[in-house]
Amino acid sequence: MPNRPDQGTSAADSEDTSAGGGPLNIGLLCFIVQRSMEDRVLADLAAAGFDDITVAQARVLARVGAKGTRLTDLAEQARVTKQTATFMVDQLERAGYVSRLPDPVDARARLVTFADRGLAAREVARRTEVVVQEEWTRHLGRRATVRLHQLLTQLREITDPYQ
Amino acid sequence: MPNRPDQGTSAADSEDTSAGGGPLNIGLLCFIVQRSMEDRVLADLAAAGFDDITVAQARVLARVGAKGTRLTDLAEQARVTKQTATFMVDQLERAGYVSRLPDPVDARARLVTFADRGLAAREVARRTEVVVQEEWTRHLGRRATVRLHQLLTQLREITDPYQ
DNA sequence: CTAGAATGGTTCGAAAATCTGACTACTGTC
DNA sequence: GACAGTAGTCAGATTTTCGAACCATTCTAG
Repeated sequence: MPNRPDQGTSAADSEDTSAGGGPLNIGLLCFIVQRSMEDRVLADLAAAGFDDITVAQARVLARVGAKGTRLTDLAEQARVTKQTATFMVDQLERAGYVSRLPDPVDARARLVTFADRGLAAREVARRTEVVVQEEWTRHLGRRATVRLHQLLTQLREITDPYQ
Repeated sequence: MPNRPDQGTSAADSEDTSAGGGPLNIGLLCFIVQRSMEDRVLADLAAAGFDDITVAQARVLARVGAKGTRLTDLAEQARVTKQTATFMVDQLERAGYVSRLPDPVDARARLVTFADRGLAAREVARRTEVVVQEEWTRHLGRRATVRLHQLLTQLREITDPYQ
């Protein structure tokens, strides 16, 4: 296993300031948590046969709503440009995860919606999310997890430029 | 301003399941928060004259410790391969942000350390981090912010493969 | 109702980021 | 001192991302 973004085999040598032993800032902590969930979901997807699909694609796919989502909205929520989103949706469409349907209320727009393969993948992803959240709940405790979720949601009010 | 990862101008149309109106999972919430901090720091860096330096570079730079950090450690913490980290450090070095010094205790290794420009940038970044955290604290309240930090730190215990 | 501004999306081309594979140099072990 | 493992780099290819330019449709002000 010579490559792959290394999954920390090394012993934690306690550094200091910037990054290291000290308390990390909330942004950095969120990075760690977010990345962990992402990795888990992606790994389970791959294991379930959805082994095409990259992180970048998944980040867009994860934001497709049940009734379909506009490309612009996908771009905003995934924090990429429309061009990037277009490119990702192209790939996802070619791979059978999503379809582009005309938006009934706006002829300029098209709704990105789940195709069969996308629905199947979403199911796997959801299951993993549940499993992981349960692990986290086991570690933190029920009430603490609820509190964490609530605090993050509250923080979202001022950190999410979209909504 | 025709491009740039769009900063949510649109009205939040309440979607449903997957991504949308419903409560987001903790991973996704963390993404939003993390990304917000990152954007703020990067914007302030650019405003302060550190306008070369990309997100990817910053993610590596942010993990350089005061006493220097090995490339492998940088890679693990930033969750990229050693090759990618090498590439980033190359650029950061060329731009004067870091230096590579021989590791006194291991001749194979080299310590990535802050150069003058890197120290200056770090100062700006830190200041922004403080400002942003204060904003967050104003929004959440002192105790809640402390609690959030504590919960995330606790969650890190099981989500951070490195340490 | 229509001209002009704004919005949703795409195409093109280039730059940036990331990965796999293969390799060198040094460490540590037995 | 051979050998397995670790630190880092080089080379090449692929993927991701962005900026600019553009078309079609919608919205808005007169």
